[in-house]
Amino acid sequence: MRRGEPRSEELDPRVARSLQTILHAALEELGDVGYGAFTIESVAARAGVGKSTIYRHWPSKLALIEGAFQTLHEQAAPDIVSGSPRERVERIVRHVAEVVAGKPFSSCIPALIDGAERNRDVRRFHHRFQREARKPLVAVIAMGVECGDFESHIDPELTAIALVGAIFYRRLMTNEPFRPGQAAELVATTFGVATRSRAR
Amino acid sequence: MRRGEPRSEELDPRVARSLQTILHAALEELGDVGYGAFTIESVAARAGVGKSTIYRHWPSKLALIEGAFQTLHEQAAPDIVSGSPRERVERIVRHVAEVVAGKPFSSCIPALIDGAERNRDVRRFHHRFQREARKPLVAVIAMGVECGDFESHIDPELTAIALVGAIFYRRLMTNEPFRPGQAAELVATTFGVATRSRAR
DNA sequence: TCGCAGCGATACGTCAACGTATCACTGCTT
DNA sequence: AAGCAGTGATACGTTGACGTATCGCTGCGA
Repeated sequence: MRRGEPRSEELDPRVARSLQTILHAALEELGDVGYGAFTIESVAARAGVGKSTIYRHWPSKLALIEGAFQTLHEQAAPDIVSGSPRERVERIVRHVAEVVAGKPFSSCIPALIDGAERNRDVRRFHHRFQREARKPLVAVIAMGVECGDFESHIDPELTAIALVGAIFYRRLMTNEPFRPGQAAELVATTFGVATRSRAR
Repeated sequence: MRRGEPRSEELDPRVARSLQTILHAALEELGDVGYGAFTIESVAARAGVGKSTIYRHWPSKLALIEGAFQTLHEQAAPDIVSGSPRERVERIVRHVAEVVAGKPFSSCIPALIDGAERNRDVRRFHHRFQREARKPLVAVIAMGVECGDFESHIDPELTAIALVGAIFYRRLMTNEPFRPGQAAELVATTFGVATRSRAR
């Protein structure tokens, strides 16, 4: 083996179990202590696993950290095909707010940001992850502009960033995290005007 | 002494010099290695100072970290009294973008976020700092709403957060940081319509 | 000009984590 | 049923940081 990624090939069940347990513990550890203070020994203790088992599967501490961040991928996608563009935007914004507020992602955001600042591979992963997550929102806004639901002069990418930026800002820079229930309010405030101007 | 805050009282010049040198080095170190990997010995080396000198002024590593973050305060404020509300908002947004992109604040943002997540005092400082920084923007937007320049239904606080949130989001979650020159574009996209609807 | 407070340097003991090695044991695969 | 690959435990040497202590040196204030 000697590769961090869990191979989907047939695998000794003991190995599969180890990998999953360790990655789960590593993600928790990252959320708890952050990127800089992350230690392999804590992960081993948390996972109830020997240090050697970790070193058997990942060549170094950094590789394990990267592996742990990879496990952040699994998230159900919201419905983005039904309803008006405005409704779809609200639904996506609510979904982002839920992910940002929920486990395991929420507690890892600071570690992810700090990790991205220190390590190039973490950074690449982090930025790509965010770009992918933003994509449906940008697409729906662009569609809304095209079909005249939103003002033609707005920039879909920039609007999307203002929306999700507000959610992350509240999580990271204030002690009043954004609640998913406020999604409609955020959309209304941020570019509700554009919708109203059509309804007039 | 034994207190981290630089007293404005009369002070042995050697002490004053030490404090300033050490705090400056500590801030650089935080920007470079982050909160979790911050070490006193590195700060001493970077400052060209004995370890003992640091321990003479701060009781522990954490106290020094807090002291270092305190030094982030100094920033010139933008002009917020002349021009239309719309112009003032643009000026403030541009100023925030400059601070977020400039030294020494920019490189400390990830460390600050991570530090805030791990330590209660850092968190309090961080949130208060952000709240203060947001205040003029919220006030100007509220004024614009009151005097009819902006749509009456927008929430000044939420709008302000969408604006600065976009700037921080670009800094932390993408590899295309927000450039101060895009301030007008951001304002136009986010609530340009509100201004236009009045001009109609 | 004198004396001392603050200085940088350095050494010290402690601890924790890194990454390696070894070793029975156990539960897969065949 | 056999045997081996993967396991947890444990010990090891190394490194680096914590925080303390001690030491001459120096530049500030009286």
